[in-house]
Formats: sequence, C-alpha cells, structure tokens
Amino acid sequence: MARHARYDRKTALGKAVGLFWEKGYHGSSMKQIEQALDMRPGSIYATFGSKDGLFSEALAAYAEEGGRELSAHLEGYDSIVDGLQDYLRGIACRCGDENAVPSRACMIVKTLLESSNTHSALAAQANSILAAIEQSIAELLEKARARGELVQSVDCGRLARLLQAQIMGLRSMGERNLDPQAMQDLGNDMAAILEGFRTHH
Amino acid sequence: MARHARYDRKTALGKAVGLFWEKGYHGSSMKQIEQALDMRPGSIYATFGSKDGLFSEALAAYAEEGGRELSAHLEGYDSIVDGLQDYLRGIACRCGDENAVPSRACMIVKTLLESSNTHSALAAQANSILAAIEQSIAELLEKARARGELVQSVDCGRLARLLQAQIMGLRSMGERNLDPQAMQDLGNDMAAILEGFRTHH
DNA sequence: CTCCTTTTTGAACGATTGCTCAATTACAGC
DNA sequence: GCTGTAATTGAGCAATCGTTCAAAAAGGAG
Repeated sequence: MARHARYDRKTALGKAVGLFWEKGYHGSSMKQIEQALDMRPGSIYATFGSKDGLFSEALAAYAEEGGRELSAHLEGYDSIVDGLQDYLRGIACRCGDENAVPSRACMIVKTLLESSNTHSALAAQANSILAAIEQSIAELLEKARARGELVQSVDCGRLARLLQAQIMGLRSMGERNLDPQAMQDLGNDMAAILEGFRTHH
Repeated sequence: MARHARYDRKTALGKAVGLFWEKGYHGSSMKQIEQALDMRPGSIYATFGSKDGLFSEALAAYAEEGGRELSAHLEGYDSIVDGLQDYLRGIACRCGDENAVPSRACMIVKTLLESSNTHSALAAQANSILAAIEQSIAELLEKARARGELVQSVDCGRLARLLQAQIMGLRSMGERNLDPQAMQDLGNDMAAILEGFRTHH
C-alpha cells in the first residue's frame, strides 16, 4: 500500500533508554536524541508524540527490562533468599566493570530525584514503578517465607522496602566510582542483612 | 567610599541552596534564581561568577550545614552508636513532615546522579563531598570502637560505607511519599543494622 | 510507468536558555 | 550640597530549547 517504516520502534526505544539513563530528562536535548536514535525530529514526533512521551516510554521499557532481569536471575536459584543475596552482590560487582552500562545508578531513582519538584507526571510514573517493584519483592519474600526460608514473624512488606532501599543506596554508591573491592564489600554487607531474617541460622 | 552591598552573600546562598536542592541544577533556570534570590542577573554574576559557580557554592554550603547538623545531633548523646541510630530514625521521621524542607532526598546525591554524565566538575565535587562524609563517619565509628561500643573486629571504613548507603537509600525512599509509618519502620530497620556490630548484645 | 499513501526530511518557529554591559542608582568623604 | 566610587539594574545578546509542517522521498497497487 505504501512505504514501510524505516525505524523499528523497539530498537529506537532501546537507544532512547540508553541516552536518558545516562543523561537524565533535562540533560538530554532533542538534538542529542535525534543523534542517538538516528531519526529526524519529524519522525520522532510522529512515533512518540513528544520528548515527554518518549521519555515516559523509555522509562517504562527500562523498568520492564529490569523486572525481566530479576526474574531471569532468580530462576537459577532453588532458594529465593540466596537469589536475592546474589542479586545484591551482582549489582555491586557490575559497578566494577567500567562503562558496562550507561549509568550504574538506577534510571528510575534518577528520574524520581530529578523530577520530583520539576515534572510531576514523570515523578508519579517513577513512584508507581517503584511501588510495583516493592510489591513484587514483597511477594517474593512471602513465597520465601511460605517455603520456610524466612522466619514466620517477618513483615514481608516492610522487609521489601528495606531491600529496595538497599538497592537504591547500593546503585547510587556505584556512581561514586569506589574501588571494586569496596563495592563488593558493600554488596556482601547488604546481602548479610537478609541473613538476620532467615530460619535456622 | 562608596555604596555598600544590599545583598548578604550568605543569605543569598541560603536561598540558592533552597532552589537548587528542590529543582536540581538543570531544573533551575536563571530566571528562577533571580526570583529566589531577589537579585538581578548583573548582581548575581558579580557576586557568584556564573550559574555553575553559584551552584558549586550552594552545594558546598549545603554540605557544610549537613555536617554541622550531624555534629550538633551527636552532641546530645553519650553513645555514638545510639546517636547514629537516632540520626537514621530522625531522617525517616522528617520524611513524614510535609514540605518541612525543599526535598527529602539529599542534595549531594541528587547532584551526583544528575551530573555524573553531564557535568563532570559538579560530579567530581559531589564525589569528594561524599568521600569526606564517608571519612568522617568512619572516624566516628573508630571512636565508638575505641570506646568499646563496637566489637573490635569491625572494619570501620567498610561499615561507614554501609551506613552512608543506608542514608542515601533512606532519603531517596523519602521522595516516594510513603506513609509515615512505613518510613519510620524503615528508619528503625536501618538503625537495627548497627545493632549487629555492637558489643555485648 | 503512474498513481496513491505513508514515512522521512530539515528549515524554521517562538520561547527560553545562560549571560553581558552601558546606564542608573546609592552611598561615603569632602 | 557636590564628587567619586562601587553596587544595581534590566534591556538585550547569541545560542539553544522543544516543536511544527510543507515538501521530498519511498515503496506497493494498478
């Protein structure tokens, strides 16, 4: 019938995630976006509507990918708690690899801190994503408790928030360029926090 | 000899801290700065040189104020560890007070995350401030260990980083607008981490 | 090849960005 | 008063911001 789109929406979104994760919302200009996506303004606006729209989709894509990674990681473990501990250690490790990833800090947290008093729609989106992550961690912990990995008395919602705060702190510390050993120690220390809630230690 | 300055440098800086803390570097325009400081561009540039210069001074002032607050807080305690635990709980509490403060998240962390791939000079400044804070927490912990509050085997530098990461995570969580009880629980849970390093528990 | 539809292009828009500087204003010393 | 110096002002700079849209380009259907 007509011309087919030269750009793959998902591919373009992936590139947008890379730029926005690295530079943030205000730090990424349309000129940089055009370059990163190799698209001209008209195509970008036809596809994503606006810079806000593109950022919002990029943030959602980032969050989904993050969720998929956590799930995939945990599949390799019989024990959920072991899996979560190694997840923390893995984050700490990845902050030794130089430029493995656009930014060591979490894009969701970066967005929350950048937009909380500047761009309420973005802040609300970041907030609801974080709430969903908290919720899914809580469910994971409940499953672990049901399996007998965690003591019955543990408040899973509360522990989920403690865990989420660990991830936020750990990944923010990653932005500090500490030496790899210090980051690994930090990951281990955070993993050790979970130890206190385990059964039969 | 001549006219005296109508603006007090420190007062103006305080107002700049408020704006930058709230909106961040990229999120604060010169127009907003002029309004916040009640100064016209010429005066601002005569006094602070540039937006960068003003932000840099504001960040330094924020950090100094934060250090003073921690010291003042700890003066009220015989036990350093008790003081640090209540410091964490205090942060968690303050995140219940609505608009008590421009932003619940730490301005230094906000700056680090915003500028790490955008503005290397700012990122370097944030990094060195965080290193200094880590150092002073480590010294505090060493004093506590020398006093017998902490077990001899504790690695104070390492524990200082764990503690700093707690503060980062806690204050970032504060930006999420959780209900006050959840934040208090989080503060208590973080304070409890220190319990594991205490003597004679 | 000639339509016809859809995608892509990029010049250009008005608004805003950080910043400058000649003109004005306000004070201290005489 | 007047004079000299320093602080303040605000119009306005060039550059960049996010965005638009008429024109050009690219394929499938006939």
